[in-house]
Amino acid sequence: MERRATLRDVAEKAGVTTATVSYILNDKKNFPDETKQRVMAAIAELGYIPNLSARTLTQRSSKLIGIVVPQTEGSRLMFQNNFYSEILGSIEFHARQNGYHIIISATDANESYLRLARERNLDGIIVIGMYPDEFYRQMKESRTPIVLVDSYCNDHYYHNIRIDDAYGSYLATHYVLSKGHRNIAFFSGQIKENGVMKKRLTGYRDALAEYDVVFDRRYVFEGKIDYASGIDAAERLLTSGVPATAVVAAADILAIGAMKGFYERGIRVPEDISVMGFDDLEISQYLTPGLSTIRQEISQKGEKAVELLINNIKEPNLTKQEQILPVQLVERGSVKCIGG
Amino acid sequence: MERRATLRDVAEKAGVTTATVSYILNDKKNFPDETKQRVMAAIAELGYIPNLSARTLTQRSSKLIGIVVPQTEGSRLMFQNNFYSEILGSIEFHARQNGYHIIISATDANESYLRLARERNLDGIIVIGMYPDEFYRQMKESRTPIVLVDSYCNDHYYHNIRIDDAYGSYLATHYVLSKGHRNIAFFSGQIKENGVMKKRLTGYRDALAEYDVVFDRRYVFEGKIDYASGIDAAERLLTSGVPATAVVAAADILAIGAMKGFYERGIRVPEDISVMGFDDLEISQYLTPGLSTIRQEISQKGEKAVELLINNIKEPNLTKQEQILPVQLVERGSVKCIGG
DNA sequence: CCTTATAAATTAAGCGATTAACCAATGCAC
DNA sequence: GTGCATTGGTTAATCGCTTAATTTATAAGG
Repeated sequence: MERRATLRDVAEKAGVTTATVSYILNDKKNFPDETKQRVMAAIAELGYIPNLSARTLTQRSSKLIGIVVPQTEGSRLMFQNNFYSEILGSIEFHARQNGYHIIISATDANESYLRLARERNLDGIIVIGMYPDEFYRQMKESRTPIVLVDSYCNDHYYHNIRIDDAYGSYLATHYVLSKGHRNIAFFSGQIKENGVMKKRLTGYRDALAEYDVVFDRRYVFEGKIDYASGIDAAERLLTSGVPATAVVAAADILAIGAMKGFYERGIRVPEDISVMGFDDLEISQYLTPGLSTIRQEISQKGEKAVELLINNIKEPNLTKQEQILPVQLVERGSVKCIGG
Repeated sequence: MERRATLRDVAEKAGVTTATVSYILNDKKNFPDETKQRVMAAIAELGYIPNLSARTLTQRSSKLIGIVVPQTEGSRLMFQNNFYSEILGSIEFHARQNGYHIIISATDANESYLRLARERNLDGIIVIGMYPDEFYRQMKESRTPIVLVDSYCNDHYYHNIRIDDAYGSYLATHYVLSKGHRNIAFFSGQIKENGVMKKRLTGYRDALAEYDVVFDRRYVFEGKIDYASGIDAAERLLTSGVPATAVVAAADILAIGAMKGFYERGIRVPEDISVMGFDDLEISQYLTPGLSTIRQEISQKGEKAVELLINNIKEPNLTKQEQILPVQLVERGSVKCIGG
């Protein structure tokens, strides 16, 4: 079992020292072409591949980016939620384009994430979603560039990438109102704990106000953010006696669950009730009826997050930034026109 | 900007040498409790966290597992396909339970994956899906434990985890036949290039044979494996003039697309045509109608893959194994009973 | 011819762990 | 008192790569 080739082997074969090989490999000093070629030939011949652990040790940079995703409570399947899947894909792609690899860990114990950052010498971290305040306080200690995606933590230590949730939700609700609906339910995650949900509720209220519809708490149905909770909310709505003709869901995944819940109870979408989503998951366009929703460029979010993070890695004193990405209404078949 | 604490710092603070600290940390020699406590106290006080790059360098083990997922052609969003998302989540969870982190890379150039394995000193690799023969030939060179998931590569170098695709497809088709259908279309990915699809076609044919239905190539609609191809297949079926009363799809994602395609053309599921899926994605139960399908325990696949891989890491001479996980019919509303 | 600058490469000290080999002190048997 | 284990550590080399400092040779300038 022969050893893997090391820098030293390359150096010997090329008749130079390891320093020379290292400089040439990292393009750091100007060596004559002849020498470069000799070294390159040796590398090729030996099939030499650098050992990044060794490099990390001297350079304190691992070319590794950590991704924090929420661990769906109790569940091991944090990737199940499509929203996270899509953004992860985008992050992986762009990170790789820039010579970084990603390490994903759904650790929910805060300390252990900090630990990961240190023990693996992560160059940066992208945090997706909202976490308890304590988390943000701890993560600062890692002294690592960090970009928050979809978070409303306003600690100035962090960069932020998000969409204008309030506006998106306003757009959604406004659209439904424009279709003649006045009794509009709002399905969402826990509003108190989730800044995104809070903003989306705000947008909903703003649109209502614009149409002089008084906001009514009984039209708001909170729960978790998954399909099952969408079904559940639909059932709660139906048994509540609230005379809604439409629902604005704060997430496609809720809207999809709701559609299922309504159908199970014999209520048709959009004939009997209209449903509006938010996110535009890939699946949304393939439902029947297609889900009208607010589109956010999920993959763009990933791209921007990586871009910003890498800028910060290269320029540690980069001033903290906040980027708000655009949203857009997409009309499909789940919202019906009613009334005059 | 004070340095991070190193082993040496801990050693000094505890009044011992680095060797002692290292031994204690790794529980390798028996030291008196008094010493252990002194060292532990120093570690706690300094907030010491070991540097895994350094450890990797000496031990040649990174506690890192690489995951290879197919890169959806041209697309950056390999995670979009739910099937991969779910299995990734499961792998991440179980890897973490065992003290490993995962590194995900959708690299499709083969050489670069081999490179990743070496430069990061990966302890093992889990490969999901099918790849060109060349890929398998190259990966062997990494000399790393590798577990193949859902692959029909029968190179004896690799472990294999999969389901009995032929049987699952047989079950699906048999079920549809038992509901009275005799003209059953088959929607699938490229059969030539994809072992899984090949097996699923086999199961379809076996079931037909059991019911004395002659296999007819015109009933087979191949394409890519995504929603859009499902729609496309549905349209092709409708314009082909083939009088199918049901379709067995080789993947839920195709079935879902097909349902959409049918509805768009005014063909109702299951009233006008029945649709049977395969995989049981999370979304499948939330469709209307719910998609009848073949359930495979995706998360179990991930768990088994990790388990097997780690066994192989610990026991490099472990004999190569093949594990076939069970499948199960799940009846929902997308297949209707017809005829007598 | 001497000085100085430049080019080409080397030397050697780390980076932060691990670990085989070694050592000193103590206890115990005979 | 001598020999031999055992206990409780230490020494120092090593993993593979990077890089500041240095050396040597060559060229250019005056």
